[in-house]
Amino acid sequence: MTVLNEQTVEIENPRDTFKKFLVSKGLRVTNQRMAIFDAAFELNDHFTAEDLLDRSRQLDDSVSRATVYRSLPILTESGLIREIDVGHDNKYYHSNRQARTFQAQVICEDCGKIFEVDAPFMEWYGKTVCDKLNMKPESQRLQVNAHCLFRAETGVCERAAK
Amino acid sequence: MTVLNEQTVEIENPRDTFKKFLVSKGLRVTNQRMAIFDAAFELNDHFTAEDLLDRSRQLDDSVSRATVYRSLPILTESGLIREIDVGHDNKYYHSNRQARTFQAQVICEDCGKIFEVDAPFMEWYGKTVCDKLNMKPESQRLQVNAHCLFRAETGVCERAAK
DNA sequence: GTGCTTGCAAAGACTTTGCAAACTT
DNA sequence: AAGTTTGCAAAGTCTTTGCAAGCAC
Repeated sequence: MTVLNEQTVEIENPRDTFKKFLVSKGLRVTNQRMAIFDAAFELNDHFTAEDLLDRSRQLDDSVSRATVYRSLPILTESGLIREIDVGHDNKYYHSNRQARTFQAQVICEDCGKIFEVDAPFMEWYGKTVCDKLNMKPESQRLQVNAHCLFRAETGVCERAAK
Repeated sequence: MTVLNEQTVEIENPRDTFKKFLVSKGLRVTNQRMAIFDAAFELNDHFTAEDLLDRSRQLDDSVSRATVYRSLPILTESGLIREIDVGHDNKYYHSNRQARTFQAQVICEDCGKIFEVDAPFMEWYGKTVCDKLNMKPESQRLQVNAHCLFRAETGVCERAAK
C-alpha cells in the first residue's frame, strides 16, 4: 500500500485483490466475474448497472444482465467498488482505485454530474451522533444537491459536456 | 410562525398552508388531495407511499394509489413533507411539522428505524464545498448507517419493538 | 465428478401513464 | 361550461429469481 496522504491510500493490484477476495469467500473465479470487475475499473466515472453491463460485454460478450446484478453486491462487499445512491434516478457505482472512505457527493441538478469531495469530518460526526443514541456508526453519506453557476451566468456549463 | 429555537420554526396551520399552496400553483383543492395531506400529518413516523395510501383511504376510501403517487411531488414541493431516501429499500417521507432544514438521518441497520438528528453545520459545509466548484447549494443530506449497541449487548433492542 | 455459476426468460416490486368519467372553479 | 383531476388498468423501469446447461475446482 502506498500512502498518498492521510485520506488516500492506493490499493495495489486490485485485480488480484478481487481474486483473493473471491477465493477467501469460497466463490469461484469465473470469466464473467473478472470481465465485470475489469469493466468497473475501466469506467472512470460513476456508472450504473446498465453501463457496467455494456462495458463488460465489450470484454466478454457472454456476460448477462443477471450476472452483473449478481456481481455488484460481491464487488461492493469486497470494498473495490462503492455504491452511491443519489436518491432520484438509478443507483450509481464507482471503483475505489484509492480506498477513500469519507467522501461526500456534490450533484449538479442541471447536468446530473456527480463530484466526489473529501469530507473527513464525517467520521467524527457519525461517532458523536451515534454515541447519543447508543449506536455504532457503520458508514455515512453526505450529499449536496446544487446548481451550476456557470450555467446560471452564461447559460452553458462545460462540465455538462463531459 | 413561532420560533422555538434557531433551527426549529413551527409551521402554523399547515393544512391552510397547503391549500394556499395549491391555489397559488393553480391546482385544485380536491377531497383526495386533502385526505392525502391529512394522512401525511397523522403519520408520526417516516412513511412510504404505501403507508400513506392505507392511511388516506381510512379518511377517504376513494383515494387511489395513482393519486397518492401524483400528490407526493406536490406535497414535497410545498415543503410540508420531506422525501427521505435511505438508499436500499423504498423511499420514505416525513411531514414537516417543524420546518427543520438541516437534519441528518441515523438509520439502524438492525431494525431499520430512522432517527432524525439536527445537523446545522451542513449548511456551512454545503456552501464551502460548492464555492470551490462554482455551484450554489440547494439541499443537503447526511445519513449515518449504524448498528444498535443495545442489541449487540443484550440481544434485544426496545426501539425495534416500535 | 460435484456443486457453484451462468444465461434466459419470467416474475417481482414500485412507479408512471392513457383514458373516459367525475369533479373543482 | 371549461379544464383539472380522478380511478382503473396497463405499461414501464429496474432488479431478482427459477431452472437446466455449463464451468471451476
